[in-house]
Amino acid sequence: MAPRKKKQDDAPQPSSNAGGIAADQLRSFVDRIERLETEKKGIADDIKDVFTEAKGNGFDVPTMRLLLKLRKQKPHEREEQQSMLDLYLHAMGMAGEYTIAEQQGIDDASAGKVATDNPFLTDDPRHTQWATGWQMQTTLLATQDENQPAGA
Amino acid sequence: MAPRKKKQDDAPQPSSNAGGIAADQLRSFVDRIERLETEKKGIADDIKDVFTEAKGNGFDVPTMRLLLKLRKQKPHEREEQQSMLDLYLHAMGMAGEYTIAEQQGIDDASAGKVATDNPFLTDDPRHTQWATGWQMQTTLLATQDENQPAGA
Amino acid sequence: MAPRKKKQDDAPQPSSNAGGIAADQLRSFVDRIERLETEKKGIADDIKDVFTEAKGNGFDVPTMRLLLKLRKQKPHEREEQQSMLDLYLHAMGMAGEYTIAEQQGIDDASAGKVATDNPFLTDDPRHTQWATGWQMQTTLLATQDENQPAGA
Amino acid sequence: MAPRKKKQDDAPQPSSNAGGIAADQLRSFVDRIERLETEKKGIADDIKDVFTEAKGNGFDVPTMRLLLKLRKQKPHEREEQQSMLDLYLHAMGMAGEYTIAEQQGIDDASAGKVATDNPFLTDDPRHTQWATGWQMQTTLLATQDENQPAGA
DNA sequence: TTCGTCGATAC
DNA sequence: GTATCGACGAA
Repeated sequence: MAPRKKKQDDAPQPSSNAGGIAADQLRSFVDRIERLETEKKGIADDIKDVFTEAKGNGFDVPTMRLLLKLRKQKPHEREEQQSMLDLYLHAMGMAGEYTIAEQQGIDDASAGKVATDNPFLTDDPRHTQWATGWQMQTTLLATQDENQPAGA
Repeated sequence: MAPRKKKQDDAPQPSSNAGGIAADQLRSFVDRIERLETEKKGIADDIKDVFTEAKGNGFDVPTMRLLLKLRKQKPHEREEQQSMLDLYLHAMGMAGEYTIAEQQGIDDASAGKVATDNPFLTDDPRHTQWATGWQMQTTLLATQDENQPAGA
Repeated sequence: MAPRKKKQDDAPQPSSNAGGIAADQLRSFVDRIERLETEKKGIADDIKDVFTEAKGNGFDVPTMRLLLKLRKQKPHEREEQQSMLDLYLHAMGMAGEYTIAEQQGIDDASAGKVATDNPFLTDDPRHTQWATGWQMQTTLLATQDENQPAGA
Repeated sequence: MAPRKKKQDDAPQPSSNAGGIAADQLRSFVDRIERLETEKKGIADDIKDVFTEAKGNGFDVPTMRLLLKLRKQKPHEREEQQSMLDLYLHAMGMAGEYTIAEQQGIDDASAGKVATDNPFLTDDPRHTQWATGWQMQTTLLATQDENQPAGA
């Protein structure tokens, strides 16, 4: 009941619409995607080559990957994540003691001081340490405002 | 300014709340997760062992994986997916011709017949072929109702 | 106990070798990689756009992905994989019966016939079916030669 | 050329060896794997529940994941990785200056001192800083021995 | 042992 | 649905 092979395909479009579907269109999409994937693969290979070259020059590839990852994060995010991690590490007893400047940052944040109250000059290493402590405590306080951890 | 080492932690809770965070609670969560992950790893290893044993008995592991994947899908989904794929393969010219029974299923679906109109007995191979063709065409028609592919 | 800030850096290379490491070289590698990753991301976005467009034209994206995957495999691999899968599906009772032509391919393979002994013309649907059965049985026999499944 | 349906299956083993393959054995493997995967899934769900509960108590899940990851690494690996990263961050100009104690650790490592030459008491924050600098420089020197970066 | 591919999982 | 991560198999 109906001519064989390809269904109700009465229109004589050459090779188009085969099987009732927009065959040409499908082919077009598939071709475009395959072409783009080829390009993408080429670039992925290039990246791999650069890593190989770097390795040949004595660089540690996993560390480079980590470095690239950190660069993708905005400095602010990175600091916040790091502070939170420090906080958890300390809670777990997996970190050393705080440095003096870190401790001072913590205290100052508790006392309501703001980031610009950093008492150290920017080229003093303690500047960063104070900032880390301040950030850590600020993050903690913000978290505690939003949630009520057991015991709060 | 403020006693050193651990912040404003005046309450003497033993090891709790260290760093201002609910340390005991954190430790508890971490322990539970690590314990569960250990169990999970054990089971993953067991699975690996079974595959290894199967391989030693001459079975092809990738094919077994594929088989397991297919079994996860409901038969209905599998058929539908397969029909759609057949449709696309035909449109791309990547498949052989339809079998006679498939073609008949296609025509019958176009003619508005329903799944139970399958003219073949269930133990006839053409039963399945007709069903595939019918399902394929039914899927196609449903798709065309929902969308207007260019040219429709 | 040595001049401060940057170690044994006696050579006056400007900004190079900072920290004893080939800093300029590292920066170069990192820059190249980041540039390539940007390009790669752009292409990935283009691919996504094509899928979105195809979807808007009524195509089923998961099926297209499957289609693309199949096209990546060489036809020979695909057939072999499919035959092996059929074999396992039959063994699990998850497949319908063999078609007549498939069965004949199985028997012919068992009888030592070769692929070119296909008794059907290439435009006959049974050509493919015979080939599938032949391939399946050939694969099975090859497997049995290599291993000794229990009972062999 | 032999009665149809199931090949050269002359032995009457009930449902076994169907299709020439050790069907029962295959089914057994598949069952075992599916059972194990079910268990594995259950545990994965439990883990997810714990994370959800932790989140409900104000903990940051990504940070917890990071913490768990760090705990999986041996402390030694972690230090080494961290030192290498610091080294690269400094080279890229993405880190602050070294602390005094770090710098001293760097110098001491260059001077051939060993890890136990740490001049700070273990409860002094500078103990850790010195160790980081020492480790970093030690790692660097080891790397330079193995490779010849351009310019060495 | 290292690399590349593949599947799983988290966002 | 996508991108990252870890695991597995191959060389």
